[in-house]
Amino acid sequence: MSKDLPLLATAPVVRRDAARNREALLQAAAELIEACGVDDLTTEAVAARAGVGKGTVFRRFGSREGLMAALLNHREEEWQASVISGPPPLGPGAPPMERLLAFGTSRLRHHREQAALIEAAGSTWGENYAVLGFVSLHVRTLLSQLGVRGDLAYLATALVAPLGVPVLRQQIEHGGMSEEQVVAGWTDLARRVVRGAD
Amino acid sequence: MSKDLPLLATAPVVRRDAARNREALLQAAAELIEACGVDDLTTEAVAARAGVGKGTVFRRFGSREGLMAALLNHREEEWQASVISGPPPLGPGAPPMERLLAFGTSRLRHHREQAALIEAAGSTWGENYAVLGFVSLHVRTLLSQLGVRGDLAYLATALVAPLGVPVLRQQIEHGGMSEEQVVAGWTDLARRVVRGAD
DNA sequence: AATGAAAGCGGACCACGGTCCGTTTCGACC
DNA sequence: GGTCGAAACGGACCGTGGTCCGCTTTCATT
Repeated sequence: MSKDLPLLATAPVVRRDAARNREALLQAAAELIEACGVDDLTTEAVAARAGVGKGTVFRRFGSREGLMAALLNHREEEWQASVISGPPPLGPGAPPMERLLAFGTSRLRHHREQAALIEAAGSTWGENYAVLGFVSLHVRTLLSQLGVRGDLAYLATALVAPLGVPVLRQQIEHGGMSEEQVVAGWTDLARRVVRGAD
Repeated sequence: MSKDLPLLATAPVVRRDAARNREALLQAAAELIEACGVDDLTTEAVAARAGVGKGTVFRRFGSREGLMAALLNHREEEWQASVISGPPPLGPGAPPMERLLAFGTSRLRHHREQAALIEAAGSTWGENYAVLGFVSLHVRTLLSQLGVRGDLAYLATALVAPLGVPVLRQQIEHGGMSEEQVVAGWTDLARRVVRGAD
């Protein structure tokens, strides 16, 4: 047989040692975070625990932030799965408005739980296409189902923005709001947006 | 005369050399940013150009981010002044709704202009009490004047959140929106919030 | 199994943010 | 002007993120 055409169906072909090291690094990072917290995690320690050189960390993840983002991805996928195929009202099956409100609550909790990691991932996470895209597309879809008119792409991002980690921290840790108040506030916000302006 | 009572009217009494160095550092930083951009600015270079030791930078500003925040403060104060006492519709004198929309547009532009510095200031800026407080209080006041009912503190932060630098960058540089679209979107959002849910 | 080349690896090395502490400067009080 | 304590200074020093390049491993091909 002739060789595969180079430009089509390019198999990524990850080398086995590379894959092994990747997993080892992720696990080492998770364990070290468990032990000493995100802030005190050094790339050298991760590399040492995984039994590889420091260069490998950067080859695999690009940066410390990239490593954090990779750790987050796992949790994020679980969350996305519960939106796509989990039980209602977060998952499909409930009326759109209930799904939207469930989304807000769930996303808020998710952000609160992963706050340390999200902050450590910094812009690598914030610019993560897949995540941002999924979240705002989901909201956009729900708004559409609710018959909302206007620039749905904008409204979606505007609804997602107040669920960001820095905003939540400001509100809860600095502004003295309880998590329940924030949930209630966001619910109110969502209702106003859906009700529309005309 | 007896000594001032220690607990009342505590004069900060800034030493003259300290004040001079502070100014020299701010100017040096501004000049260097002009020359080589925010990202390539090193604290050592700033110190050298100001003719002081590196330790002084940290003594005065706490961190590199603190230095950035101090630079921002100047611009921020100008902006706040234009809200407090500038010409309408941003300043006082216009109807509340017009002021609110002018606020959104102006704040968005301000964030876009100062984006590099704001990102470089990082959490030092994000946690800046004075700034966040002023902005959300202003919006809250306008909402109140508009007769909006509900958790005004929450709604204010929710209106401010989509004007954050990362959100704007996502929308404009990644999502293909124009600045005009974003302004239009925010205006729509504000109208929906003000219209209310009941 | 042998071969060869591309991908991966490791750890010395570098740059920069941040700390520390002995020395210098300021300015309040006499 | 002299004295003195507090505040500020400077720059050597350290830790950590990130780079670089010569060596090793993998694996497709034969």
